[in-house]
Amino acid sequence: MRVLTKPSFEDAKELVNAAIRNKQLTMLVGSCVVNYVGRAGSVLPEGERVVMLKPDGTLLVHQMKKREPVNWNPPGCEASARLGEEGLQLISTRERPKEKLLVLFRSLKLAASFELVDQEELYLVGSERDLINVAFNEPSLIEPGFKPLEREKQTKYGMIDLYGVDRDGNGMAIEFKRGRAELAGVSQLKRYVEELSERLGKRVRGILVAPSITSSALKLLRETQLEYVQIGRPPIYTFERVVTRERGQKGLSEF
Amino acid sequence: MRVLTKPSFEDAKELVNAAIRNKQLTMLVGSCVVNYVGRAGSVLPEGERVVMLKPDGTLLVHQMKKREPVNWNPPGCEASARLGEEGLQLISTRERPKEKLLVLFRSLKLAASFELVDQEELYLVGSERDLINVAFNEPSLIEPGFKPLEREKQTKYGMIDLYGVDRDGNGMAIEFKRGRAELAGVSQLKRYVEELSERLGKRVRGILVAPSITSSALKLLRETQLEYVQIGRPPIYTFERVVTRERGQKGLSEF
DNA sequence: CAATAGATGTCGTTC
DNA sequence: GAACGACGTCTATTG
Repeated sequence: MRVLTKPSFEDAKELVNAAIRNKQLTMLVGSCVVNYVGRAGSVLPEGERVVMLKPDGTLLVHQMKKREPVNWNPPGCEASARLGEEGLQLISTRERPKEKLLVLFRSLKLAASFELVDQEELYLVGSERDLINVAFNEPSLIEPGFKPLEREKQTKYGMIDLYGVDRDGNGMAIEFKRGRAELAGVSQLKRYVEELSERLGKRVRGILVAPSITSSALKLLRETQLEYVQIGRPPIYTFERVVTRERGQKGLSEF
Repeated sequence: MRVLTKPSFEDAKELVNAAIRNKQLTMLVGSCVVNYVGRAGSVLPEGERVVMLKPDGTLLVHQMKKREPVNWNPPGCEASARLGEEGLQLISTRERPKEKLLVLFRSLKLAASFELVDQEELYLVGSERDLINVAFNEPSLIEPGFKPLEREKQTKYGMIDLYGVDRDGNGMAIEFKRGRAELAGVSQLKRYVEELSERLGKRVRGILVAPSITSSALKLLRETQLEYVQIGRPPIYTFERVVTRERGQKGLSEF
């Protein structure tokens, strides 16, 4: 770990390039201009920001607000630092798509590099996949007599989350949404049902499953003879109990 | 600006809470456990990460890889630091939707806070809006005789990027994509065309405008009697010249 | 590599 | 606040 407060451009340059060589994470804080050309193009005039350069090539420029970086380059890019006439240049590029990002620091408050040890991965519950699992294991939640047959069933125009048959042998194409279903979800379902019913040459019902749905999405759904089934969100509450109790991390009890 | 290397939990707690009071940005680097419950739920076992707390309430937890934070809370959340039995707790919450994020630091490499002065906003070119502008100002790029009439025209099921009429008086609903058009864009256009042609009681052609299109999207488009018009990407190259020449920032000449 | 769809998406805009 | 669509979306997954 190296931490320099109010470093010279020269010292910061050395720190950054050493961090890149050693696969460390770099943080720079200071006043900078940012230019980007690639899939689009942008200019950000001078102001004070936080810049993070990750060993995988990711470069993030953060302002004081918002979750999103104001500028960035994604993983896989190549970065280097050098001295320009006006300050420290941080340049990040990639081919395919060709993109170039330049951060020109006019002054620096902080330059720091860290070696981070982290083997762990996120364990997440409450995704769409979890919702599909619930329905697959308890098909009556969709409808009495529903028999699930195939997940991620391919059609010419995309894949159906869950395919099965109802008690009468009609096909059932089911699209799941983990949050409130919107127009786009209805269009998606419609696309699958049209292709599949034509190809199979039999009636295929289309079911949209979500905890809620917007009113115009419901209207479009009904106009198209599709159906809506309400299923509550995946059991995050169960999960919450797991996090707070079974994992039993002290200090998390109030969480 | 305050920068503490290997701070005590107590000192870090004071730094964080002072930064929150003073609307400063906080950076913490160290080994931590992260738990989240809200729209979904997650557990991230102990590992070394970078945590950024912005004065607008944004909280980001970054690992060594990827552009995306492994955990976060969006703008508008309330955060505070306190001492727990096992270390420094950073807690961020919001109502509506209810979400809670806890970062429990077991050790700290760095705690720092910054006041950042930044009035500037990003100037971006190459968005979909720019592409629509190009077509609006030069309608023959779509088709000889095309007359643009209305932008963001409302339908019952979403809004059309650009509406107009062709030389024969047929309606034209045009959907633009700044990048490669995919199945979803075709479905979107189809949805608009179906609603509008029915409501207006006349033929409405649907045109998808994009620099490129996937093969199955094109197939679906043609099955549905819709049309594809290729228009190259917005003039980023012109922009590039602006950035590098007219702005004339020294140090950017090689950019 | 292309294509497809999910995401704790986030963000702007409009109603 | 709800709804809708763009995003330099990013990311995982599959062919």
